[in-house]
Amino acid sequence: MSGPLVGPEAADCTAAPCVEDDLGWALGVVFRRYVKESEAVLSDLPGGPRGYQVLTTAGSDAPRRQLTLAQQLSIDRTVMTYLLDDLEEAGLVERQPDPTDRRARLIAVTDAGRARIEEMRDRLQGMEGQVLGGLTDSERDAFRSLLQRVAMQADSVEVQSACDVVDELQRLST
Amino acid sequence: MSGPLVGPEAADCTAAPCVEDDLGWALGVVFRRYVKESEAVLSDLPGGPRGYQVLTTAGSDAPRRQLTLAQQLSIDRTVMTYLLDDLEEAGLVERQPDPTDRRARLIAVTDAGRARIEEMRDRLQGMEGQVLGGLTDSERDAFRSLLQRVAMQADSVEVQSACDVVDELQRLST
DNA sequence: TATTGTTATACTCTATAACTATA
DNA sequence: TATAGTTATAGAGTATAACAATA
Repeated sequence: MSGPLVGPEAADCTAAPCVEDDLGWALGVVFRRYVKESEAVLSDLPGGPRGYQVLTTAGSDAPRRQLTLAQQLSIDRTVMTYLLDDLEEAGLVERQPDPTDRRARLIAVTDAGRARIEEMRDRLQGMEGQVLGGLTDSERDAFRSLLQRVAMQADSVEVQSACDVVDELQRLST
Repeated sequence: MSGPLVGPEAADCTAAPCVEDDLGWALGVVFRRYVKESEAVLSDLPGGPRGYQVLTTAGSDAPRRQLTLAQQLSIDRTVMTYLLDDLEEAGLVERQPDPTDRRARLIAVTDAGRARIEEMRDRLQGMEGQVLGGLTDSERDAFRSLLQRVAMQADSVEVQSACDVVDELQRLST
């Protein structure tokens, strides 16, 4: 074969349909790129990108149970145990006893955890700017907005026990 | 079930920032949902969603080598062997000898393979309509277009690094 | 000696099940 | 009996290395 291995044939999907037109392909490429970059940015955070999600979600509201947290993020409860072990050892979260149920633990973010969240958020914003580098500012806003709406709907399908999550949050807030 | 599935917890990120605002979270949710749905839709296709990508890419142009195909789709060459084994056994692709290099095999899609592509594409379109269900027609077009542009750039970064490797090897060999 | 494709091995996740302490 | 959290085990998926044929 003549010519470079990967090269100028990148995007000539004019005649026959090709993979660049595929929604699944595009999602996979963007998702893998984002994961790779965020793993680099968050390499010194216990749990990496998923640890960041746990940290931000746990800090976004009043302390809630491990299982609630796991369901909100679609993380298996056995995995949540390991993630929280590492985050707690790093002093970023605390497991507190639930006064209403001695089996359960409430997850609270420490001051150090909140400081770390801010630090990581700044780093991520710079990284995201690079990933969305081909879009103008208004296009980035539009893309974020549309993606968020698709995600909200997908998440409502994904979380089978959304009702339980709602009940849990309402119970804790009263 | 004690209440509506999609409820009031959907979006109250007004005060503190929460995970729904996170680009990584949204990408992950949408990607997982898409993978799950497409695995169901393509369950009877060897290799599932990845087999579909191999099939469409191999069929989009003249037959090319396994390694080229693998690099274009960011699939490990050892995995490509298994995928092609299954696709060939199902009669969807053929391994042809490369007249210019007896080590290499050119991957050609059979007529049955092309028919299968069309069938699967129709199924996928219906599924994608559900995943993007919350958007209007024009919003879906906008989302696809923006996502594709982000993906093309992200892919060029991956490909670029691959080219760097090639260039590096060529530089060292001269 | 380097490269294509294959095969075999090791490692990393994740899912599953079992166990405790509570309810 | 069922549930929250933990621990242990098994499976799937992936990466790594070794191999044969060819360049």
